[in-house]
Amino acid sequence: MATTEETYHHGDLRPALIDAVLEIARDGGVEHLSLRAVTRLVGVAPNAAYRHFDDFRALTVAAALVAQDRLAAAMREQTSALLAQVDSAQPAADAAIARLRGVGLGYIHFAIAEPGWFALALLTFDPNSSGEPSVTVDAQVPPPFQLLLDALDGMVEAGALSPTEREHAEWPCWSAVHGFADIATRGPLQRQPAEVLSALGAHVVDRIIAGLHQHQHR
Amino acid sequence: MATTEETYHHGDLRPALIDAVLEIARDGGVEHLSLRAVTRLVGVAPNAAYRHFDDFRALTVAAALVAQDRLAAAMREQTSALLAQVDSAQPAADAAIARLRGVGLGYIHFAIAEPGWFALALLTFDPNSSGEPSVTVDAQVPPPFQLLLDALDGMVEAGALSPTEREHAEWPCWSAVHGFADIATRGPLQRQPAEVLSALGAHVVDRIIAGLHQHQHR
DNA sequence: TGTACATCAGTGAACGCGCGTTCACTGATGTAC
DNA sequence: TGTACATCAGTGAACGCGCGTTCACTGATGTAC
Repeated sequence: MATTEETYHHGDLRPALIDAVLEIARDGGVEHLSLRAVTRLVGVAPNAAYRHFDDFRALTVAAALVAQDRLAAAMREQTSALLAQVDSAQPAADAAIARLRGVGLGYIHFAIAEPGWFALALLTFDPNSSGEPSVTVDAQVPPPFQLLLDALDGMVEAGALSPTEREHAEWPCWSAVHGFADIATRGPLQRQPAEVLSALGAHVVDRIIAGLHQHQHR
Repeated sequence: MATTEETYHHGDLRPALIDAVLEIARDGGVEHLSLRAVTRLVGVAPNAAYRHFDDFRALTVAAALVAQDRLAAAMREQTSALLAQVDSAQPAADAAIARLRGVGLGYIHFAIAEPGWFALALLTFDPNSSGEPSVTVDAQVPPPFQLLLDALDGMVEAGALSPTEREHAEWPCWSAVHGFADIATRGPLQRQPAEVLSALGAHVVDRIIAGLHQHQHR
């Protein structure tokens, strides 16, 4: 594809390797990922990857961050789409709710549409899975989660949620949406058609948003 | 441990293998499971397992079903404990809610207390992960999920939930609880102390139960 | 503008590993007479 | 009660596999003069 085919030097190997990880994860799932499968796909010797990454894990993490960004992008798009349907004459709370719904539905739809990428993005889920102290400040919040936090803050600003209700609200929200994505992706719903999953996902999102308000019982 | 040590025949190998799977999953996580690790732990040749199981997957599934039963048992215990705190003079709805909370909290607490077993139980999550048609009628609902369905039906009987609200209610419930368990177990909350997880988990359960009621907004 | 040479980005072969599974076997068990 | 023998439940060695990583290498690139 590049200008000079068949050169000894690949020329653009680093991004090509990341692309290959994404392609394999997309088609076959994360469990098919391996250094050798990735380099094989690119058409390069296995050890060539070591010019660009410390080890296979580092390559995998680089690709996972790309997948995570795509997830965040999907969430932003969904949010925009829902916000566009809100009339500016409507109360601010309506827009805030649309935004929060967009965050949740975007997450779920991405998982359904791209289960392989979704699973890949989750590899960065565990802050330091190799058990190392992780003194490194990757402490920054992952973009998808930040979108949720912002949407919840927006709910408070719009008066759709009280400051008390806002406290820890990210966990019920993320739990519900993430749990549904997991169930739809790896679990018992995985063979259901996309429309069914989409409808159930919307139901999950609506129920958890409704539940953020503390009312009567108890 | 058995009466005759050092015999050529183990004598009770099948359950011993299942126990070994449970022990490895408990201590090291599902990712440390292998036929060889399991037989090594029992002190038997790797191929000895083939006397009792078709292949490694079958052994793994047998152990996963045990883990699933233990999860269900934990859920039942938690439910009983919460129900015991409900005065019989209180309205039926209170008991129904306590029962539903018990189901959710039991799931979450089991995941926190025994993450390895929880992960093992999830291996039966996917109805037929090897891609086979699975004509076999393992169609019966897994015990933990059945407990949720029953608790939700109990909510309707007690008048704590309308039949309309009951529809598909299992998905928001399971999504929230399962998602939290995943986040607490494999995700960003995994290094948090048990008390924090327990408190957040309770919050998640309460929010999703509250959300089952369809009210005002929209 | 042309050449020398350091640097860079790949190759090729090999390593040691643990895996699931197979094969032909052998020792122990328990039943029939 | 004692022996013959089929059955059962293990052993031991080997298989082929794909893996991540290492080593010494070589061809291509680009800079200095």
